[in-house]
Amino acid sequence: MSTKSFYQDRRIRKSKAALKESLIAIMKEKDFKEISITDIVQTADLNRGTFYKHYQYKEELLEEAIDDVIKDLIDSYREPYQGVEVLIINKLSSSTIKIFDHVEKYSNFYSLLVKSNVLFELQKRICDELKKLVLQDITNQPLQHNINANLIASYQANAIWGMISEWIQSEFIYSAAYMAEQLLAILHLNSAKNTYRET
Amino acid sequence: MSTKSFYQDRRIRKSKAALKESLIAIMKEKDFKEISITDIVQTADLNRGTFYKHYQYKEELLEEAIDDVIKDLIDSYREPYQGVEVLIINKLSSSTIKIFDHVEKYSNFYSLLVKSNVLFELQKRICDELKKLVLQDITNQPLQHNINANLIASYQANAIWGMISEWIQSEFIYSAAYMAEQLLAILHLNSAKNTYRET
DNA sequence: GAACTTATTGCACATCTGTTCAATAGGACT
DNA sequence: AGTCCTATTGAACAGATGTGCAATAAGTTC
Repeated sequence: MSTKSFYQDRRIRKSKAALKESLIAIMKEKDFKEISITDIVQTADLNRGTFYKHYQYKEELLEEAIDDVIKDLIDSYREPYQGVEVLIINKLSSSTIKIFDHVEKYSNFYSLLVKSNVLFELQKRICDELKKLVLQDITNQPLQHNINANLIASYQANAIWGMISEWIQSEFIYSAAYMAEQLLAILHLNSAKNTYRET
Repeated sequence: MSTKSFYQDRRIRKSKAALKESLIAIMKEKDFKEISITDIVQTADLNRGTFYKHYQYKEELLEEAIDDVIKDLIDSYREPYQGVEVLIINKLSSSTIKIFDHVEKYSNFYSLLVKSNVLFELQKRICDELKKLVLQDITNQPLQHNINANLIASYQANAIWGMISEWIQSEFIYSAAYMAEQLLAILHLNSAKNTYRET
């Protein structure tokens, strides 16, 4: 095995990279739905046939650009998980703290997506991934009160995304640390309310 | 004021209704991004110019179709709010119970949107609306612990949407009552965990 | 380096898109 | 009823779209 034969052909890599880069550049000026394939290949200085060789819709191209970001998100979530055996609330918070760091790292890309209306693709995929991760936590620590695992996983995944999306739309006026602090405060607030109610 | 002059011209109403109906019908067979304006006007039996007279993109047409659903959502949320002066957790839960009823009522439409990739528009608008409603609750009842109102509002809005979206993707195998019950259980679970941790 | 493989190119094509225009039909108001 | 107003229509247009194909350039493998 002399060469990197399991990698893609260098021409493909270059073409795809140029297409992604062009799409992202154009998205800074135009709304996604107004961007044409011709726009993309002209900016990338490629033939239109090259685009259609690899993708069918511009949506597919964007998905691929998102893939790298999602990979980093998952890494960020998993990082603080090193054989910790504490309560779920602590796991959740320490994990999500790292996620806020990840979002801050890609804040340009996230802002771009939120501004354009393609947010949905990102949103859906992020929540799906977060849900999977939360589900893994839950299966290790069985649930009380007949809680539906899928529902609580979606609940928590989307709740966190809600804070993230709020943060992005505020143009990142808060620090990642503040975001993490706020998440903890919200969780404790729920506890306080419920405790108050039950006395 | 003899006639309904504040209503739209009957021709416009008919054209728009036909376009919306056609779009929704086509969406049951095709992916949204593959639907052309020509598809829509042919199904609606209208001239292409008529579409462009009222809309610029098919996305706008869909947005308008969503508007009716959003209106009902807001009504559903507000309905159980009749001068109740209880704790936030009770307000939240009784309100969201009505929201589950609303989603069940429009389950066909919701399923359609979730299946197609236009979910984002619905998702964004629903979360925006829920957030506004939660914010109104919060301002009436000042926050402890320096909680950021926008963040907790987005947190809760998206958390609830997470459950809703999970429900839709399960093809509504649960009843609305079960969904409401689950929300309460999740909130109590948070309380239990935190209480346990603080002792 | 030579032989093999395949991505990219440029061109051509039918179809679709978004827009204009004058003509007509339909609705609003007195 | 009649008058005014404007939504809809059909046709026509330049430009964009998605798809082929043979020629060429570039990468891979030995």
